[in-house]
Amino acid sequence: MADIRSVTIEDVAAAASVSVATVSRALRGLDNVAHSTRQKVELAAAELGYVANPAAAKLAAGSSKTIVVAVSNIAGWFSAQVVGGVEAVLSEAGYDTQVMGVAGPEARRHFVASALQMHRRVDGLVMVDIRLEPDEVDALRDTDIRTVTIGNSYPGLSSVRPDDISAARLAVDHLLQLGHQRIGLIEGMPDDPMRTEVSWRRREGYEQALTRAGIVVDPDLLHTGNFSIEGGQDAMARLLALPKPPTAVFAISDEMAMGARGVAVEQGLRIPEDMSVVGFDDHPLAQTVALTTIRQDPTASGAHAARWIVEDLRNDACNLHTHEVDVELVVRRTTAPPC
Amino acid sequence: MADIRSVTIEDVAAAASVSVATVSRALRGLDNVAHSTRQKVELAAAELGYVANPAAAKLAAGSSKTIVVAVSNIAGWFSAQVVGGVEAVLSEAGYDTQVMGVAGPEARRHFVASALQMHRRVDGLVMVDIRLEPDEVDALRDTDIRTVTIGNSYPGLSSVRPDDISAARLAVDHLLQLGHQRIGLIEGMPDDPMRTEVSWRRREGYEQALTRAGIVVDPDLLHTGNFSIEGGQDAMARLLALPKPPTAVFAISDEMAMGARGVAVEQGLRIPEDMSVVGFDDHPLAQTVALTTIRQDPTASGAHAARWIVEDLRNDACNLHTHEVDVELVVRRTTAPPC
DNA sequence: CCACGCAGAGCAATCGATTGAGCCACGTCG
DNA sequence: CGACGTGGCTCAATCGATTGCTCTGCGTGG
Repeated sequence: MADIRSVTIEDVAAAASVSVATVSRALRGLDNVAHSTRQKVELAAAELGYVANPAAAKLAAGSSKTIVVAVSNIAGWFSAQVVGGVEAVLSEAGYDTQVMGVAGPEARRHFVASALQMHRRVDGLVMVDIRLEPDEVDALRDTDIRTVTIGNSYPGLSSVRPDDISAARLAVDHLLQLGHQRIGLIEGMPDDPMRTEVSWRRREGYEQALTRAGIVVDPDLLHTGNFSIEGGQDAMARLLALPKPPTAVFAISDEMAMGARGVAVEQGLRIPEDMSVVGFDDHPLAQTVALTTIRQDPTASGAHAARWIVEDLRNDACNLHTHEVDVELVVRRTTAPPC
Repeated sequence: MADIRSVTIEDVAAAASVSVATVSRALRGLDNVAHSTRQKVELAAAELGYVANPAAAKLAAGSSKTIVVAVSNIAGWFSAQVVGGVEAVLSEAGYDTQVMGVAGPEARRHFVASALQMHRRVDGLVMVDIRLEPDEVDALRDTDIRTVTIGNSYPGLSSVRPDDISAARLAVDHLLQLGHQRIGLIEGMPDDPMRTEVSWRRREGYEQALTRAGIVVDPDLLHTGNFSIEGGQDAMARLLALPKPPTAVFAISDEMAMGARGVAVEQGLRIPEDMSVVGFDDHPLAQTVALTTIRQDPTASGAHAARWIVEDLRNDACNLHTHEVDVELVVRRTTAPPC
C-alpha cells in the first residue's frame, strides 16, 4: 500500500549509466545500439524488474498497442473462442486485448461513432458477428484503424468467415443424400440487426441445395431460432406441430441444433430414426450428443484476424485481407435415412 | 488514412475559450467549475466530438482505468461468463476490461511477477480459476492493485465463489435420497496446478455426504476428468469398466457430466434408469439433455467482483470482501432411483 | 471602508516514455 | 593529411492529459 513508485526508464538509465533514449532503443530492439550497450541495459532492466509504463509508451508513440474485440455477446461460445484466438496472438506480439460488449443496434452505433474518434488510441478492431450499416462501414474504412470483421464481410473491410452458402449446402446435401425430402431449417433471426448476414447466407445455401435437388422450398419448414438454445427449442416445437413435420432439420448453429434435438427427444422421437438433426459449428458439447454438424474453428479465425492486424501494423500497411475459413462436415449419429 | 490528428483537449479549450485545465475539470465533473463554464465546455466538446486520449489521461492521473481479467482458459464457458459479467459492470463505470490468458504454472508465475510491477498501470485484477502459491498471494496483497479471485479464495484476497463443499453435498444428497449407494465421482485434476481447490472442495462435499449417510468412500469410484469433456468421457468409461459400476455419477462440472452422459448412452445404458448423472454449473446446454445439475451464475460472480473493484477504487479503499455465491439444485431428468 | 475569504479560472510542472536532430570519435578514401 | 561518412549516443522536444499552486475579482464581516 505504500507508494511504491514503480521502476521507470530513468532508473534503468541510471543503473546502466546511459541515457533514457538509449534504454528505450535498446529495450525495443532498435538497431542503432551497440551490442555491449544493449546487454548492459538489458541486465539493468532485468535486475530492476523494469516494465515500461504502457500509458506513457502509448502516449509517446502515438500508437496504443491495444486492439479491441467488439462482440455482440461476449459470453457466447463463438465469441469466446474468437477472443481466445485473438488474445493468444496479440499477447505474443505484445499487444493488449481489450474486449467490448456491443449489444444491440444503439450500442453498436455508439460504438462505431466512438471508434472513429479512436484514431491513435486503438490500433485495431476485430468485430465479431456485428452487422454494420453501410455508412458505418465507410466511416470505419476511412480511419486508419485496422479493422477486420468476423462472420460478416463488407466491401473495403478485411474479413474472415466461412463460405456459409456452400457450408450450408454441405449440410443439406448430406441430408438429401440420406434420402430426406422434407428438411426443416432453423435459421437465425431474419430481422436481428446484429447477425443477419450469417443467417441469410446459410439459408441461401439451404435453398440452393434443395433447388438443385429439385425440391421446392416449403416456407412452412423455415423457422427462426435467434441463435439461441431456447430459439432452437421453440423452432423445433413449431416444426413438430406441423401437419406434416419434416424428417430432418438443419439448424445453423449447434446451440439451436441441440435445443431442437432436446425437444424432439422429449416428444418421444427417436434420433436419428424419426428425426435427423444437423448443426453448425462443432461446439465441443455437440460431440456428447453425437450431433452431426459442420465444423469450423473460431479460435483460428480470431488468430487469423489478429495476425493480419499485427502484420499490417508492423509494416505500416493497411491491406485488405479476406480469408475463407475451412469447414467440414462431421457425420455423427444424429443423421440417418428417414424411415 | 490521412493523418487526422484527433481532437485534443486543447482544441476544446480553444473552442470554449477557456484554459485546458478548466476543460479537464469541467469534463470530469469536478466541482470548482462554474455552471455556465461547464456548459460551454461540454457544448464545445460535443461539437468537436472530443474523446479524451486514454493513454494521456492514464499517464497524467497515474491510474490506469483498466482492470485485467486473468483466466486460465479464456475460451471456456465459465471464464467467458465471468468476463461478460466483469465487462458489463466496468464499461458502465468507465473502466477498460483487458483479458489475459494465463495458461499453466509458468505463465502464472510470470504473470504474477509482472503484476507486481503493474503498480499504477493496472488498477484491478480479477483472477478466474487460477491457483496461486502462498508467496504469490502475499505479493499480490502487498500491492495496491485491487485483486479478487473467483473460484478460489486465499487469505487476504477478496474472493467470490460458492460454498463448494455444501454445493457438492447437495448434489450427492439428491442421489442418496433417490436410493443410490454406489455413486461415482468425476473430479477435476488432483494435480492440476491451476484449479485444484475447486476440485478438492467438491470432493470433500461428496465424501461428507456419503459419510453422513454411513457409506464408506470407495476409491475405485473416484476418477479424474480434468474439467474437460474428454476427461468426463474417459472417467465414465473407466467407471463403467468396473466389475461393479456405480448406479449414479456426480461430475463436478457440466462439461464432464455431459461427456460422461454421452459415453453411458453410447454403451447402451438408459439414462436415468440405468445410470443417474448430476453435473455442476448449469451450463445452458445442460438443459438440452435434461441434465440434473447444481446451478451457479458465473456472470453474476464476475459482476460482483467488478463492482467491488470499482467501489474500492472510487473510495480509495482496499477492503477485503468475500462473497459466497448461491447455488441451487436443478433436478431434471438424468436422475432417478436406481433399478 | 478595508481586509480577508473564497469561488473560479489560468499557469506550468509533471507523468514516463518516444524520436528526430545533433554531436563525437573513429575510420576510410582521395 | 584533411574532408567526409557513419555508427553510437545524448539532448531535448513532444505526446495529451492531470493537478497543485497562483492569481483575480467579488462579496462580507469587522
